Amino acid sequence: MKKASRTVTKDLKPSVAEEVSEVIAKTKRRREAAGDTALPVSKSEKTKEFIRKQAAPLFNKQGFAGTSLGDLTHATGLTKGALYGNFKDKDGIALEAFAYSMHKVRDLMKSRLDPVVSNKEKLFGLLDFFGEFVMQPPIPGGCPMMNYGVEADDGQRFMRKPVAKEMQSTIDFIQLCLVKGVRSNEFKSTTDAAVVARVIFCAIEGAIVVSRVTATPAPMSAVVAHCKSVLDQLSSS
Amino acid sequence: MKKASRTVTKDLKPSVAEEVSEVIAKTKRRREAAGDTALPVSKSEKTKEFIRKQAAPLFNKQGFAGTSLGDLTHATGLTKGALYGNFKDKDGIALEAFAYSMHKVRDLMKSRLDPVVSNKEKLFGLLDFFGEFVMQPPIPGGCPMMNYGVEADDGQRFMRKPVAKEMQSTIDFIQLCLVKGVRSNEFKSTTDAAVVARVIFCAIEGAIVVSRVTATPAPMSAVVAHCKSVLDQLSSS
DNA sequence: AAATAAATATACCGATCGGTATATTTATTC
DNA sequence: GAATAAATATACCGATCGGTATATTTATTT
Repeated sequence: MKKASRTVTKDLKPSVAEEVSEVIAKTKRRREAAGDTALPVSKSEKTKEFIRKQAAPLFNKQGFAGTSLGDLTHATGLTKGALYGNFKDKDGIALEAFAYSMHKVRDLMKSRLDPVVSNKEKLFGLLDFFGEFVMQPPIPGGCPMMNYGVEADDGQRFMRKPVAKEMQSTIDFIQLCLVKGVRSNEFKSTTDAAVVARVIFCAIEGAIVVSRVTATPAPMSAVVAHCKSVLDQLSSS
Repeated sequence: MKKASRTVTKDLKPSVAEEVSEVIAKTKRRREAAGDTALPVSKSEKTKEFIRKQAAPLFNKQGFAGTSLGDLTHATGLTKGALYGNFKDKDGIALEAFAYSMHKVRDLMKSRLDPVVSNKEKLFGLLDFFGEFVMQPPIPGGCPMMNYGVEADDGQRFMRKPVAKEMQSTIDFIQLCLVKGVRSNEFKSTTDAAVVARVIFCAIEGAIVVSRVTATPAPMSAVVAHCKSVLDQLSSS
C-alpha cells in the first residue's frame, strides 16, 4: 500500500513550547494592562486548543483509524507525553477535534446568517454556505458530520452519539427557520417543516460527499438549486 | 482505545480449503454430467470470490484503514500467504471487495426493478429499495459508495475513481429513467432530468448516513416521501 | 531565589501493522 | 502412480501501532 509520507521529522517544529509560552505571556501582559484579572488562561488549555486545531483536519481527512499518534505528534510538534498529558487517549483527542471542527463550522455559518433578517433568506444563506462548503470547507476534508459519521455508525461507536447530536441540531435549526417562517407568513401554513428540514439536510450532506468524490460541483449545484426551488414553492404567493 | 475483539483464533475455521475444494469438485461433476466443458472454474477464482465475499462487510463496516490483514485472515480462515497469493496487496483486496459489494447491490436492485414496467414505477421502486437499505443493507455497514467514498476523497485516493464511477453510473441510471419517462409522456417535457437525478441520488445517499448515525428511519422516510412527491409533480397531468 | 507544582520529553512496552521468502501441501498432468 | 504446477501455510521481516512510567524541563508560588 502506498502511504502518504509520514516521516516523523522530529526537528520540524522544534520550539512549539516557547511559541505557546510567548502567546500566554503576551496575553497575560495585555490583560494586566487592561486591568483584566479574571480568566487566567491556563497553559494546558492553550495547548489543548492548539492540539485540537492541528488534529481537526487530520481526523477530518484521514478518519480516526487512518490517523496515528505519529501523525498527531508530527502535526503538533509535540511528543506523545504532551498529548497524553492533555488528553486521556486517542479517542479523547478525536472527540475534541470533532467538537472543535463543528464549532468552527457553526461560527462561520453564524457569521453568515446573523446579518440576514428573514427566515427564507437565512435558509438560502445556509444553502449557499454549504454550496461553497464543497470546495472550501472550513476544516479541510469535507463535512465533519459526514466524515466522522460514516466511521461512527459501525466502526468507531464512541463517536456515534456526539455526531448524531450535531446532525439533529442542524436539522432542528433548519426546521426552526421554517416554523418561524410559517408564523411570519413567509411560508405557507401547509409546510411540513419536519420533512423539509430533513430533506434539505440529507440532500446537502449527500451532495458534499458526491461532489467531492466525483470531483465536480454539479451535484451540489443541483441540490442547492432544487432546495431553493422548493422553498420558493413553499413561499406564500 | 477499546477495540472490537480481534483475537486471531487460528482454529476457528480450520477446513476452509477442503470446503472450497468440495464446491469445486461438485461443480465440476455437475458440469461434466451436463456435458459442459467450457469455463474450467479455476480454484483460485473460487477462492478469490470467497475472499471478496468475506472481506466486503469488513471494509464496508470498518473502512479501509480500520480493517487489518488480521481481520481478513480471521474472517476467511486463510493465512496471509493465501491472501497474497490471490491478491497483490491490501489495496487490491479492498478494490475487489468494493466491486463485489456494488455487484451485490446492483443485482438486488435489478431483481426489484426488472419486473416493473413504467419508468415512474422504476424510480419509485428505486426509492423504496434504498428506503429499506438503511436497516437491511445487502452488505452490512451501509452503502458502499458512501463508506468507501468518504475515505476515498482525501485519505485513500486509489479508491476515488472506482467509487466516483459507481456514483455517476447510478445517477445516470436515474437520469435515464427520467428521460425515457419524458419520451413516453410519463413526465412533463420540462423535466430537468440531470438536476432531478442528482438531487434524488444525493438525498438518498445522505439519508442513508443520517438515518444510520441518528439511529432513526425518519430522515430516510422524509427523503423517500419528498422524492416521490417531486416525481408526482413532474408527472404529466 | 528556593521550593513546589505543572507540563512536556525521553525511553520504553508488548502487540500489531502490511508484506514476503520459503517450505509444505494440494491439485493437475502425464 | 509419478512428475509437475498451483495454491496455501509457516515463519519471519522491520516499522509502526497505541499507550505509559519516569525523568526533565518549565511555570508558579512562596
